[in-house]
Amino acid sequence: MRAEALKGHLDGLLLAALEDGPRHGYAVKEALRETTEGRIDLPTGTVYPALHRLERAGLIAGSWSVVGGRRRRTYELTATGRSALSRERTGWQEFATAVTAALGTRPWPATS
Amino acid sequence: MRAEALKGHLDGLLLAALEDGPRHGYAVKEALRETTEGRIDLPTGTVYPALHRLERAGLIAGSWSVVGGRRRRTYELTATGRSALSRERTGWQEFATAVTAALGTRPWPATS
DNA sequence: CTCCATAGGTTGTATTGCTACCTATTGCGA
DNA sequence: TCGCAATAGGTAGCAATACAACCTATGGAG
Repeated sequence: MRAEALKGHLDGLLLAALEDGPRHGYAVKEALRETTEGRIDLPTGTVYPALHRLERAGLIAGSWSVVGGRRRRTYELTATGRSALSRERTGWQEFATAVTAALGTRPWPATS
Repeated sequence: MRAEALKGHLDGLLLAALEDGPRHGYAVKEALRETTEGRIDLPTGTVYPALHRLERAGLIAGSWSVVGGRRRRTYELTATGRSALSRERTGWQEFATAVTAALGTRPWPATS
């Protein structure tokens, strides 16, 4: 899949991956890979900066912990993040509807 | 709609708008606006450079004509463009499926 | 001891759509 | 006659952002 197609939709995906409960960055990446059957396999250079951005924006809250000698940064959705996720979902559906209509992927009673 | 969400999908939309037959740039813009009920209303600064890019890539072919004293550049899908459109459609469906799965929204919202 | 998987991170780059602007014609209203 | 809107094409420069490439570190497998 063309990776750059994600532009503008990444934040929603990350937020959604955190909806089930707190996760650290690597786990977010793995969760996305699994729920999409490998179709969305984000490079770490995409995940971590994006999580930082979301944290700066107040949509997620991070905290350090140490598990087995390894430091982990666990992220959690904030209330703001939760409503942002909701907005992302609505936005996605609108967007998907519009693009699907424009691409003509759904049978329209015209032409051909 | 967040405009930048289009990133990576614009080309397919433009190609699709040209599928029914040759159109000039402005008409492509209008066609997209109509098929998406105003949801995708591209600024001309997006349309024209994108059409040039598609032409350079050999996906569309442009030709000048003069209609009512106004010069028009009419674009037409090439064979390459047609198969690119087909690939864009497949790609879009894969992408949409993946994002929908990751967002945890149901595949095609039955407007429920 | 080395390598891999896990885990977190940074830097720099490339793509690309958008804002803001420009040119030009036709036609309309003041 | 002048100014303006709509149509039509265009450019320059900006901003956002995902990615490639790279770095650090630990624990366990070989």
